[in-house]
Amino acid sequence: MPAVKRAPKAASPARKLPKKLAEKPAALPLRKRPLPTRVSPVAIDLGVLNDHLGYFVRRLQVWVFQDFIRHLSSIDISPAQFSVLVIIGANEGLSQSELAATLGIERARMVRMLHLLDRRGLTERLPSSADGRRHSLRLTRAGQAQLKQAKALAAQHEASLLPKLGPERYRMMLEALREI
Amino acid sequence: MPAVKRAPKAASPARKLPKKLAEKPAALPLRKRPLPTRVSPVAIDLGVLNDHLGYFVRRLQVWVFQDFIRHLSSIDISPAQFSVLVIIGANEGLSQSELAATLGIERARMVRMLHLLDRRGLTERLPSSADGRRHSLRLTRAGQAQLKQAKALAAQHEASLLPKLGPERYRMMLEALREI
DNA sequence: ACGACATTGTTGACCTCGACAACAATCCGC
DNA sequence: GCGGATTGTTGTCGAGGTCAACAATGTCGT
Repeated sequence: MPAVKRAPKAASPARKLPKKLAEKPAALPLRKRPLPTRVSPVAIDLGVLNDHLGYFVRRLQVWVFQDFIRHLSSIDISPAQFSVLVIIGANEGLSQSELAATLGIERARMVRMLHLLDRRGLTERLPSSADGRRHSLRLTRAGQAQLKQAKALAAQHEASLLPKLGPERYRMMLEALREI
Repeated sequence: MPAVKRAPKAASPARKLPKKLAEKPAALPLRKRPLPTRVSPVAIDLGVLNDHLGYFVRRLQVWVFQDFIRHLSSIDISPAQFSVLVIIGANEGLSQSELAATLGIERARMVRMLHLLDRRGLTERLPSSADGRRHSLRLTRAGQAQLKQAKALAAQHEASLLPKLGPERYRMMLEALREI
C-alpha cells in the first residue's frame, strides 16, 4: 500500500504551497463560448462502469483509506500497520506466516513491515520455544500504548464515516461485508 | 492500482528465468495430495478490525480486482485500463485532465497510461481544434473492438461475482455504493 | 533412523502505482 | 499585452505486490 497516499514522510520543510486559492470563475459573460468547452463539468458518462461493483468498491476503498490516514497522521500509522498491530495485539505469540496469511499480505512483505515496526520499538519477535523456525510475535510496552492510541484515532475515523455515508448505508455495508 | 497483481508483462524478453522451472512433479506419489495446508487454523481473532469498514472494503476490493484480472487476462487489460477505455468510449473527445479527474487518477499517471494504450493502438490523441493545449481522446477502430471484447469479459466477471457474494448482497451493495 | 518434502523467515530483484515538483506551451480575463 | 491559470509532460521518490531462491528447521512415511 498505499495504493493510497501516505502522509509525506516527515516534517516536509516548507513545501511550496499552491499559489492558487481562487475559486472557479463565478459568472462568465455568456459570449462566445466555444461549444465543447466544459465550464460546468458536463457530467461525464461512466458508461458500463456503473454496473461494476469493483469500480465503486475501489473508489470507496481509496476514499476511506485516505480518511484513515488523515486521522492517524499524527502517529504515522498506515492502515496496513494498524491491521498488523491489531492482530498481534489480539493474538499474542502467532507467527509471521499466520499473520501474513490472515491479512492477505505476502510473507516477504510482512518481514519488512515487521522489521520497521521492530525498529520503531512497537513489536518484537521472540524465538518460538516449540518450533525453531517460527518467531513468536508480540507488542512491546510502547507498542501496546501506541496501539491504544491508534485504536482511539481509528475509532474517531470510523465514526466520521457514519454521517458521510449515511448511518443506514454504513451499517448495512459493514454487516454485508463481514459476512463475505 | 493494481494494488493488486498484474499479469506478468507480455513479452518480457528473457527475464532472468528461474532455474527451477522443473514444474510440479506431474504425478506425485498419490500420497500427500495438496492436502489443505492449515488443517486447524485456530481461528485468529481480528480484534477491532471487525468494526472497521475500511478493512473489509479493502479485502473485497483486492478480491474483486483479482477476479477481474483473471477474467481479462486473455486480452491483458487491467481494471484501470478498462475504466479508461470505457470512459473514452462513452465520452469521445474529452481531455486527459477530465479523464484523469473523473477516474481519480493523477494527470501525470494518465499521461503514461495513455502512452501505453496509444502504443497498443487502442487510443489516439488528436489535437483539440478549440484549445491548443488539449488532446481530444478517442478510441481507434482496434480500440473499439478491444473494448467490446473487454466489456464482454468484464460482464462475465461481474456475473461470476453474483453467486459468490449472494445475489441480494450484491444488488444491495452495488446500489448503496452508487449513491455514495 | 533416514531421507524426501514442507514450512518459516529472509533477501534480492522487478514492476506498478500514487504523489510531487518543475516546465513549456497555451489560453483567459482584464 | 500581461499575469495568472490550465494542460500535457517528464523526472523522481517511496510504498507495496510478486516471484525466485535459500538456509534452517520440522514432519512423515517407510
